[in-house]
Amino acid sequence: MSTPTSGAPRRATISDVAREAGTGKTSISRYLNGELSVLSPQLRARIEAAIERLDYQPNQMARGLKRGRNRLIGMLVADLTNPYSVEVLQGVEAACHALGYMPLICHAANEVDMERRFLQLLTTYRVEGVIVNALGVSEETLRPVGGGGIPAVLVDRSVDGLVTDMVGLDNEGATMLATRHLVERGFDRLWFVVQPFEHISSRRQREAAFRQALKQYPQVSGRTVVLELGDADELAQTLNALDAELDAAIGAQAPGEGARHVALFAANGPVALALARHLHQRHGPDWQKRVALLSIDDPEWAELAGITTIRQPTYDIGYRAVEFLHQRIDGEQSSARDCLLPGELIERASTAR
Amino acid sequence: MSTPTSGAPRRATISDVAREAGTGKTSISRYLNGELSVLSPQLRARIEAAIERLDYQPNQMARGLKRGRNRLIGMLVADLTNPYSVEVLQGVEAACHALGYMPLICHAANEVDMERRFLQLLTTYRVEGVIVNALGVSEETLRPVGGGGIPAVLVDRSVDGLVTDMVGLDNEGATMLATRHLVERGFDRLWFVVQPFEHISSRRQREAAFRQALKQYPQVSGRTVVLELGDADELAQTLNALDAELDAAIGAQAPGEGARHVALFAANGPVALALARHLHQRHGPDWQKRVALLSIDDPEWAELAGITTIRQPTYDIGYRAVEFLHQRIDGEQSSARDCLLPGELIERASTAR
DNA sequence: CTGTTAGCGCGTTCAC
DNA sequence: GTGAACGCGCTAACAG
Repeated sequence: MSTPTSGAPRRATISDVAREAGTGKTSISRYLNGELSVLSPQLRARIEAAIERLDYQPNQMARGLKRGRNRLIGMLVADLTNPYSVEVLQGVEAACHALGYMPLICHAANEVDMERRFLQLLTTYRVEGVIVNALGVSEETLRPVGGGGIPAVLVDRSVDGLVTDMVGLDNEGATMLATRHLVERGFDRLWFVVQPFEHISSRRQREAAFRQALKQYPQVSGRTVVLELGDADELAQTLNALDAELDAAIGAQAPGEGARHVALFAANGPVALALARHLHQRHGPDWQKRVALLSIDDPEWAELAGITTIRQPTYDIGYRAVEFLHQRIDGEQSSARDCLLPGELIERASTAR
Repeated sequence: MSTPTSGAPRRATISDVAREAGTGKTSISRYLNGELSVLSPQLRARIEAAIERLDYQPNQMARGLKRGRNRLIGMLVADLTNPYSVEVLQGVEAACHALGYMPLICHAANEVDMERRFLQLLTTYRVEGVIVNALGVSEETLRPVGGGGIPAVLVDRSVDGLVTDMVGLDNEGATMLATRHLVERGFDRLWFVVQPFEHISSRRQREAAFRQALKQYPQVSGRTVVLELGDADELAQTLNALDAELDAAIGAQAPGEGARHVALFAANGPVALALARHLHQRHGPDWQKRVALLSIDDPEWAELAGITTIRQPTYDIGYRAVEFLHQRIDGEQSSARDCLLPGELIERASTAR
């Protein structure tokens, strides 16, 4: 019995169903589209039976081709390894579900040319819109998308020269909140640690906000440390250098436990993890007695390690992004909007005195 | 400047290009499909120019409709929150990239009916194959997929009554490896902690392998503890009960630091995290002095916390899955294959004496 | 209420 | 070499 052509017994088409139900394709189509009030109960029953019998499932591709809309939206994620992204994704999925879209998730794995390829691929599949959280896309790359092309909304970061909706964290507020917390807890040497930030607006904003915040506290000193997570060698080198400086800074103070004066302020989760791993490895489980750590982003391990964090409203960010996109797809013409959501301080042992 | 989001200027079609190049659609199509040897260099140049000018991008949907193949494969993931899944995904993506597929990633967020919906959706989009890592799909749900339907390959777990290719961890070997390690380190009270395992083959196998392994070591006692991570209340309750028993077990021994006799063996990363969080919260940063922890899966935080783990060859698992699928799509008729990859022991402080 | 007709954008014979 | 015509599965007028 095994048909040599194996696999596909070629799925039933709308014509098959029509024939099986003894009617025309139109009626089937109408049935599928919920125009049931226009069908005689009798015909309707026959159609249902036929569909059931043939296990018919409409071909979305063909449907989209005809209609001009396929209900697909693209979601470009720079790094799924980052819990932040996954959380945003969950919001995106929920919203898609609610609004009837199917998200096409593309994971660029932190590679710029992958991002470009995916964007082009999405375009090729005629997605109705795109949600972008990328690290290297330039205005030019996004041109076919944002401007006169398909609607796009940016997540977490904006792109220079590109005017589109954006939704993300209120970086300024979050940074202020964190800085104030550290100062209030008595830390007076703050090191803001961040990945190269020239090209990522959110990082840039956080760094700027940090320096801005410091102006309010003349008694505390602050500096920015740049950490390149991509290159393992370079990372190790930077961390070692950082360590030496940290030793110096700490050594200059009272060695007692209650005397921690310096706090590391990680610009995001990955940075915090890199720092924590390094410090743990170098100073053992008690590393937190030497230096405080606070991070924007609230990954699962933060609670385990007792790290104070600024939790982002990730789910909402994703949800709002889809809502924005949906409006654009529906023809919304207003000028580009920004949606900045507030972060929440989760206080834990790492910054306690 | 900038029209806000002017409605789609309707993308150029193949006909547009043909007209622009002063030729017929056929030639364009040939050009696109690389049959360049059949085109006069002159025509070819005109086509290239036209495509460039119109920024033409072939419509994959239409293409797929006609060809019968759209190069789409579905990837159903039960839980993207689990780093394991993301790592597998990276392997899948790499393989897809290499083999020319576009993975349609569906995240079921641990909801069984979502899985069913997605599977149906994928079918509707006529994906050429599916990679499934789900938790609740039954043989029936997968029927249209595995058997006479589109090719499928299972990841990490198999489904009762469904014969398809599967790739995952060598659970037996990994569990043996871990158990032996614990015993060799001198632990003689082993608690295997696992989520409800009746319906998940990999968990079932690990639990069985654990009990099997114990038979080799008459001097050590072992038991299985079931942890339901889904329900927060129930989880807390179980953990508290577990704690009490742990107190008893530990109290019965010498309280000295070097005398740890009981080890927790987490069946996977999420379980390990739940355990670690709870113990940390209850006993503070020094919780590891009371009890050892070892886990299958090697999430990022494991190093930070100094947890000994069995790392799964996640990337390879994903990669192999796509390769299997590719062969099936290409008509491979052999009977269902299993690919069991070995785990690797990563020894860290948590199990040191 | 229902069937007929004409494409959606593209690939593919099959003639020229 | 090149292009016209047909059809993939489906929807949208347009009749009946």
